[in-house]
Amino acid sequence: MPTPARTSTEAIVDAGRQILEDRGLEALTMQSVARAVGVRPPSLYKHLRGRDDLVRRIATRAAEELGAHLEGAVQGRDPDADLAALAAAYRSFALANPRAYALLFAPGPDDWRIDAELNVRLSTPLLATAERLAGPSDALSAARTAVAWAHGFVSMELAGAFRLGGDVEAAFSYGVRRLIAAVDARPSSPAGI
Amino acid sequence: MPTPARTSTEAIVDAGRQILEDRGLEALTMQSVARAVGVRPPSLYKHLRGRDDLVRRIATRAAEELGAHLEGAVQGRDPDADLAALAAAYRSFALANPRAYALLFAPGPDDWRIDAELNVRLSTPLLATAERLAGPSDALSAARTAVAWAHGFVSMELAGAFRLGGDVEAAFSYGVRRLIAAVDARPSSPAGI
DNA sequence: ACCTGAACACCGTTCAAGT
DNA sequence: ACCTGAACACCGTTCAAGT
Repeated sequence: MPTPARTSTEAIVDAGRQILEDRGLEALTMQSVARAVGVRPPSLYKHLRGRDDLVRRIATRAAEELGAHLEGAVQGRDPDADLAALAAAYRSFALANPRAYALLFAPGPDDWRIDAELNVRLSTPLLATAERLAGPSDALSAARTAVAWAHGFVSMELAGAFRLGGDVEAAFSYGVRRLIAAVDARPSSPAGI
Repeated sequence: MPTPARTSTEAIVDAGRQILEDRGLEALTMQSVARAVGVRPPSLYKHLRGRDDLVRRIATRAAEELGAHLEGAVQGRDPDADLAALAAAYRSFALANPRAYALLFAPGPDDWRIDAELNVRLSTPLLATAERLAGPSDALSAARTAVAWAHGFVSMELAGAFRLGGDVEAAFSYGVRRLIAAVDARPSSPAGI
């Protein structure tokens, strides 16, 4: 006789993400998640393929949120202002969701990787802005330069890797400014005069 | 009665690093390492505090090698050539030692982090080059911009995160060129003329 | 002084049995 | 159709006992 589900994939992923952010990836066990949603560990396998599947779903949800966050940041006027806004939005998301963010580029099992379609969505706002700033032929390289810098900066910041003192905030705004100038190839830009 | 050691910390770290690079962090277990050096798992605790300690020692050794690699890359003539050489050396080390490299900025337990002194040594070649290129007041921010970009680029490359096609090699050399121009503040540089 | 088997507390996962 | 206890194969780690 059918019995109603006592939990759901949605609730499981929510609980898992909370545990991840609160206590770290090590603490994200099938036991801790099961306890959080009020079932026994074996029941989780009716909703997920296993722990790797859970981690991938958490990463996917975080990537979707980051995508929406980035889409909300572009205004569509000055591409240099848009690139600065994208960088700030990127960093603010990472600082607000450090452990879920770390999952996005984690060198984990392939099962953790977000799918190609979502990757495209994640790239689109930056790629469009980079094209307006650097021109069509350099758009992809410019976007890669920008995202590499942004990801490197926030992942080092989150890892506590800026350990020589100084002002990390200042280094971020310095980086944004220099990066924008570096990829700006518009005829009207200072470098072109 | 004392019995001679059948293995050594050195041999254990060597074996651990090999396993890490060959089969990944998951496969780096006390059992696999013990088997590789020819003892039983409990014996490892006479040489290490535990698995976290082993991982930290592997990361430390990799960081020392990376430091030497970077020190060997600077020529001390043109700072722009030095920065390009540092970027290339950084990337070549990461591509040759992907899993050990990933450990360096991994968001793992604090026990994994390399010590402050080694961090200074790791930073020195870049910081000196950045100072010659960007001037004393911007040296730290310029160095952070450069290392953020380099780390972000190689970690995304290693994670397989550049998935939109195009030429990753071209994106790297584009990034190096633009980054150098961006932080170059020398009076004789084009931007200053 | 180092190595070992046995033991402990934990993991992820499977599966037959319950409702 | 979902949930559960019991079981299995693994893990890191501890410790008394061996040499």
